[in-house]
Parts: sequence; C-alpha cells; structure tokens
Amino acid sequence: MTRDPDRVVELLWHEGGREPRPGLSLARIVCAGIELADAEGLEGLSMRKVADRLGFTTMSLYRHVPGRDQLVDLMRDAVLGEQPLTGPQEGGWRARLEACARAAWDLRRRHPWLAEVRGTRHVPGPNAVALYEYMLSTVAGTGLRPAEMIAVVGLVGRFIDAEALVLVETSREERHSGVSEEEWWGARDSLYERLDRYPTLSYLWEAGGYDQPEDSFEFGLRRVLDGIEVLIKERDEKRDETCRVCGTVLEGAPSGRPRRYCSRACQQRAYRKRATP
Amino acid sequence: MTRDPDRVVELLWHEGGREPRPGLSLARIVCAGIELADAEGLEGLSMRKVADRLGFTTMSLYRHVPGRDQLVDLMRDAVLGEQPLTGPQEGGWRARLEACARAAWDLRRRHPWLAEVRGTRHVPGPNAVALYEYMLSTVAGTGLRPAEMIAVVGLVGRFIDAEALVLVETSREERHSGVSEEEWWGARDSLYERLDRYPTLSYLWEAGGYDQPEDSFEFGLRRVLDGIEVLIKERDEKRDETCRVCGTVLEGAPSGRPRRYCSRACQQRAYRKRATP
DNA sequence: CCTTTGCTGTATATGGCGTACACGTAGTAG
DNA sequence: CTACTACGTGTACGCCATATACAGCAAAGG
Repeated sequence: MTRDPDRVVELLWHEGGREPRPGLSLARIVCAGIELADAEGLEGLSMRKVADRLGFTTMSLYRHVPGRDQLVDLMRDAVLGEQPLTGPQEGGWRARLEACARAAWDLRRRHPWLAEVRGTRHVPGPNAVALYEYMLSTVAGTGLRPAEMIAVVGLVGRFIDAEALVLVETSREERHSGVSEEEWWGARDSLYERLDRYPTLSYLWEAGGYDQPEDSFEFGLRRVLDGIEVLIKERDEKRDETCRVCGTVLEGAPSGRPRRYCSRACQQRAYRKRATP
Repeated sequence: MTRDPDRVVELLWHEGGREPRPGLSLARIVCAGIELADAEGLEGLSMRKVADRLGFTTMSLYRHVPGRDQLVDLMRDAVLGEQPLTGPQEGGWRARLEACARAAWDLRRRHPWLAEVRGTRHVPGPNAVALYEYMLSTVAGTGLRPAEMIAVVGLVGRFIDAEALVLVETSREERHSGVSEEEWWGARDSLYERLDRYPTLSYLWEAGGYDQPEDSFEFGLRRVLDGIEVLIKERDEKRDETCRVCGTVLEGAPSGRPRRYCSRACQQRAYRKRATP
C-alpha cells in the first residue's frame, strides 16, 4: 500500500468508501484503534494489538491502511468529529472561543491520546478542517489582522494540548507503575531533604501553595483568553487608524469618509471574503 | 543497577561522584547522550548508539546508569545548568519573567530535545530546582497567592515547551524525509482543492495570513504575559482587602491598622518565609 | 606470596515493535 | 474456464531496552 501522503488524503476524505462487507475494513480498523488507544494510550497502540483485537493477523491491516502513522491520522479525524461545533450566540468572541476550548478539552478527556499525536505533517481530514474553520470563525470580526487570528487559534490549540499532555502522561505512569502520582511524589523524601535551601520554594511549600493548587486548565485558559482580550482591545482602539488587513498605519485625510485599507490590494483581499459563500 | 527512583536522586545530586579514571564514567555517558540527542533528537538516542559513540558495548552503560529514562533525566539536569539565572534588576516581575522565558527558549534552541522529555515523574536535579526557584522568585512579591505563583510558572513553562515541541518536530520530520516543511505542505494540492468551501479559512488564506505569519513564540509569550499581568493588577487592587496567603476577603474594622491575613495560621505561614535565609 | 572479593565490561538471549516480501486463496470479470 | 484482483497469512529483518550469566582485573586480606 502506497505511503504517499496523498493516499491518506483520499482515505480521510472518503474517496475509498466501501460498502460494509464481512471481513476487515478501514472503518473497523480505525474503530479498534480508537478503542485500544482510549484504553492504553498511543504508545499502547500497536498494529499487532489492533489486529489481535479484530481477530486477524498483523499484516492483514496493511491491506487497508498504509501504516501505523496513517492509522493514527484516521483515528484522529474520526474522533475530532465528536466535538460539537456550536457555541453561544451571545457574548462575543470570548464566549465562543472559550466554549470551543472547553469542548476540545472535554474531547481530550474522552480520548486522551489525542494530545499525544505529535508531528507537524498530519493531513487534516474533514472533521479537523471543520473544527479549525469554526475556531477561526470565533475570532473573525474582532479587528484582529489575519495573521493574528491564525496565531490566536494556534495558541489556544497548543495550550489545550499542552495541558492534556500532562494529564495523559500522569495516567500513563499510574497505569504502568500501579502507583498514584501523589503517592509517588510523596515517597521522594530523599529529594525533599535537599530543598530547604531554596527560599521561595520553601515559602510556597509552607504557605500551602502545593496543597490547594490552582486547576491548571482553568487557570491557564483564563490567562490566555485575558491576554488575547488585551490584544483585541488594543486593535479595536486603533481600528480606524490602521489597515484592516495588514495593519499599517493609514495616512491621509482623517476627515470625510475614513479609509479602511492601506492599498487597493488589501481592499481586494478583504472583499474576496464575501465572494466565497 | 537499581531502578529505584531514589537511585537517580543520588546520581543527580552528585552523591556518587567518582574521580576521573580511564574507561567509562557517568559523566562521559551523559555527555555522549547529550551530543547524540542534540544531533538526532530524543528518539534517536538509543543505548546502542551512545555505547557505540564511546566505543563500548551496549550493556556496559548499565554499570553506570540504571536505564535509558534515568540517563535522560541526567542529561536534562546537566543541560539545564547552562541557563543563566540572572535577570534585569529593574522593570519588575514582567521583565524578569520574560527574560527567564527567553533564556529557556534559547536553551531549547540549543538542545531541542529538552522539550521532548515528557512525563511527570522526573526527579529534578540541582540545576532544575535552581531554575524553578528562580522562576518562582520572579513572581514573588507580586501580590499573587502562593498557588497562583506556582500556576503562573507552570503555565509559562508549559507554553515554552509546547512551542519548542513544534520546532523540534518540524526539524525531525525534515531530517527524516529530506523534504522541507514548506515544500511538503506545498505539495498537498489534493488537500487544498477541498478547502474552498470553508469561508473563514479561505478568507485568511486570500488575505495573506499564512504568507506572513506571526512569530509563534513571540506572539504567544506576549499574550501569556499580558494575561498574567491582568491577574496581577487585579490582585494588586484588592491587596488590602484580602488575605495575602489564601485570598479570602478580610472582614472587620477597615480603619486603623489594616489586617493582612485572615487568620493566625496564614500570618505564620507568611512569616516563615523570612525565617529561611 | 596467594587468594578472595567486588567492580567493570562483554556475550547472549528475550520479547516487543513496524513492516517488507513471498505466498495462497477466493471471488469476479472476460 | 481462465485470468486477474483483492484479501489475508507466514516468515523474516532490523531496530529497541534490558535480564542474565560470565570473564578479567585490581585492591584487600591473609
């Protein structure tokens, strides 16, 4: 089976859709992979185990999927389809983006291995693109420049995965060792003995900062959204002084009909938005 | 060799310090491991390759290091020692925390595999603790509550690693495939054909948002620090109304000598800070 | 002196992984 | 009926971490 990236594009976008028949099928393989990864994490996903779970030999899978990496791509897109793409109609960009972030977080609690899918060359399937489109749409119309909208969505996405990664790593180590996180760190006396010389650390310890920690996701999400809000307010203040596409300062007659774009090129770029339905 | 976590504590904190002799030694192994990981990433670090590089057999390493994971722990702490722990004296918490974040970023450009070291049970060595202490100290005295200081440092740290992870994954895929990131995505025409139906995405594409992208690290760092600043300002406004340790609202006589802590326990916790030199 | 003990490095083997390759088999189109 | 194709299998290779048994050697003790 071809290893060409275009092959996985076809598989993702359903061009090889087969009617259900007895025996193996792409859908069955992807489904078994998801079950396995849900239970054992991405490192526990092996072609052998997927095949065993389906009652076939390892190599039979390669008749339907080019390889393990591509299987993960397919699993990922399948699972991304579970995330609802509806948000609050009122409340502006922040309410919508926050709801979206929480939905993504929920999804990663159901399928923790999502955060373990690393790499920068995963072809997005229809579900991934729909989700990305939706996230971008939450910050459209904020006065941010195009590159900033993209950066905002990227930042929030990476934040969610970073937090999810911590969770999945914790549960993996608990599964492998049989020892809970708390228990393990509690047994590190030989380490704690050496930490008295560090004043800030000791103070925070004594002050109970580690006893009632902040919820890492909630805390971080609020900070990140606050930071984005600062930027959006900043852009909003200068909305009538800068080009809405590239952000350069508009010069010329400030009275009369205010200009919105620095050049004809930028204006056309903005208008092309409405051309596409 | 013991696999007990306490063993790696001893190794990290130099209790097994041997004088240099011919043959293998912990220091030599760690050094070779760092060189290898610098060149090939953490996935390219295998016991075989480290041993080969030193001219010994694979199993000889196990006389000095309990296993691969522990070797990585040792490499990590060794390399963290390269980060300078000095920051600007003026400019307040933000300047210091930002400088610290940039130093960490620089370090991850020199040793990209640092971000690939995943897991939540890495015993910190002296260098890791010194760095953590320093980061905490940058936000000490801001009016944040203990748990919030810890959360802030955690958030910034995870942000840096998330961004570094993207970089190291990009370069890994370029190394393995021989094809640059740009080139690879440029060849995905069969994907782009299907993206016209997505209006926001198309608009951002046409508007050039992907042509001059924001610098992901710079953009994110600014947002995260802005978000933290919002919190710190919020805490600052209420500084005389809430307990400085746990944050509960102070009630009682608002005039005369203002109270600072909600209870004797919190007061003692705060004072214990100065007791440690 | 010789012997014992413990440290260091080696050789071999086990069990896991992804997957290349050659092969059989069954259903279908000509 | 035949040729072709899709599908599933069995074996094998090269990688990985590491358990285990063993060999050499140096220092310590007699």
